[in-house]
Amino acid sequence: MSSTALELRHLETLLALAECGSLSKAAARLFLTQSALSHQLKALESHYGAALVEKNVRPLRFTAIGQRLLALARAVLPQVAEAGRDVARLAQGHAGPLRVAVQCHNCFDWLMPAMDAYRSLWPEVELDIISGFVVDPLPLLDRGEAELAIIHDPREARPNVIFSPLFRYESVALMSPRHRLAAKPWLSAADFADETLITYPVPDEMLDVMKHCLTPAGINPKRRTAELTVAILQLVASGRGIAALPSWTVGNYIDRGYVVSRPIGPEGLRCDLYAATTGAGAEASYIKEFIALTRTQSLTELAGVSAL
Amino acid sequence: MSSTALELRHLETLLALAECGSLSKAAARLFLTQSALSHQLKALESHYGAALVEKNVRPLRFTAIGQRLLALARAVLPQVAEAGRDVARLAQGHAGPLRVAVQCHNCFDWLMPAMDAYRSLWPEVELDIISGFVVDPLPLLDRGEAELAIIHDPREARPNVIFSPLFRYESVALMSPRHRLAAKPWLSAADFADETLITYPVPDEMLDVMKHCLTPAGINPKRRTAELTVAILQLVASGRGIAALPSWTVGNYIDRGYVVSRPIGPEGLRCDLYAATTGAGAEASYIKEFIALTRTQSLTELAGVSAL
DNA sequence: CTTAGGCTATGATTCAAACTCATTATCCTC
DNA sequence: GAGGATAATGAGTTTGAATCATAGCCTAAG
Repeated sequence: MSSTALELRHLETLLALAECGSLSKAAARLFLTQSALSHQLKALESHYGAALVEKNVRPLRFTAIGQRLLALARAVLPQVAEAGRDVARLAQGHAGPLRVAVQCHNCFDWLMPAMDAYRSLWPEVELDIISGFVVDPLPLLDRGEAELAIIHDPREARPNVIFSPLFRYESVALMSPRHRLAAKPWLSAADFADETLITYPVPDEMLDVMKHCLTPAGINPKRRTAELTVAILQLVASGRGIAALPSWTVGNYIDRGYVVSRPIGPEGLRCDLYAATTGAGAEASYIKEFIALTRTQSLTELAGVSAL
Repeated sequence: MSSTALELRHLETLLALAECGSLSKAAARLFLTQSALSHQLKALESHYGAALVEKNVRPLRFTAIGQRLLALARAVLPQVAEAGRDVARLAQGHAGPLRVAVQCHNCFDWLMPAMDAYRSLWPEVELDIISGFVVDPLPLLDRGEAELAIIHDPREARPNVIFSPLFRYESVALMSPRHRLAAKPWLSAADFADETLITYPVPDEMLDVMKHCLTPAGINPKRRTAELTVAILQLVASGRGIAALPSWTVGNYIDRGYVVSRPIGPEGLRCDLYAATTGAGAEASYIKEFIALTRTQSLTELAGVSAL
């Protein structure tokens, strides 16, 4: 009983637990270790003298008491967040423009809903996408032509650029259910050699499967390109070749049996996304909030995505 | 900028600041030092990069940002408190009876409103007052005839009794505005020697002015007794004698000029009130909450009362 | 039955936040 | 300009919230 009291930190934890369904996943989302959450939860439970969650069932289940506190978290945390935004607005006069440079086509799929959500919270921010599909958007930050860039690797530490992790996704190979490779549990680089690879019309460097798998293996399959994700999927479904896309883009098509997905490599091909800002941008809270929002929104909405 | 985030603790502080009007008073209420609040506030302000309060004016004033956070505190803390109560209810089955033993007549004046507030929060608790006006109510706790006692001194540490501070009040001397002693800025024990002292009909030990001032000085004035506070005040107003009552009981009568009040002794006569429970009772959260509620309610509602 | 893999628990340790203490500074009032 | 209340500051201490490394537990598969 007693000792340290309830704090907002605990409510954040409960919320993350509810959304992730396990201590370890929630820990990753909160940028903490699993051990930290275990200790924290134990302290809370001994504070109330009762269990808050049942952990021997997956996903973990909340007890009645846990549910009550979870309800509190759901009620209170949005209010706190809103107050935080209001304070940020009051503190730093007006917000500036927020131009987001994206590297890849895929990003549109998840960025759009996040941007809509953000716009309703920060109506006064001028939010734009810069979609030049440049290979390296970082110079845009240096030149002051963008405030934020979405990129794949926090490469060699630049002087004035700060990287914030967004999330990790898996690129999966897609093919017709009747495709000969559909019989394999996973695809190796060699499997692509004699196939037609269907991609966006961008340089190889910007294609996950090429950059991290085929190019290193010295394999360069035939190509066919399409601008839109749906067009690529149509081509795949009709057996014109195979594609490699993030797993979350294709949920519907798989459910309906139009295409099947297979991991690339025995472990699957994981890719990490980061947000890059200038040092100044990382200070501005309307930019910090954009990063936090896109991150949590993606983690909850996108299937097969995990925290970094 | 940045570093540690907002926590409920900070909201508690802001609320206390708003109610007390100064760092040091708020600190006393929160059982912290003035230094702690100063540091805490400074950390908060550097977190937001802006001032939250103007401290060079009394009572201190909130900035726009401070007001926004204060509004958050007012919105959020009650929700947290209610969740806490719900959890306590869920955790420990049903609440038991709560019999409060009071030592003094005065206590009724502030206890009644607090009890009303408590009843609406904990409807299932059977709340009663035991008003035997015993000199020492502690044995009632031992014998299990009361769960809580309101007493004046946390006397020699009993084995199984726990004391929680409630508040400090001032006992003031009351007399007709035309009384000869009304000319003095404060009254000494000797001033009482030739007066008629109007009191409740209880033993001397239970009268602040006797126990802490007159009896030690060997002075024992004539007496006249009345059961009700209003009756005492009527007698005083009509010049039948002087009385000594807690300062908060007499606000109206002084405002209307019926009576005047003077400190007893050069520093005034301060008395402390404590809640006493058994060890078991101190664990039960419906009892802890009763203590916390009466304390804060008294501190905010009663004039001239301060934290301990 | 055993083993492997995903989760969780635990104890030791580290580290920093938050508090207290003692003192100094500021401000208001007389 | 002295005195009293209030706040700020810096040093020092305590506390508790993390991490790390490791052990335990459960389920499912061989």
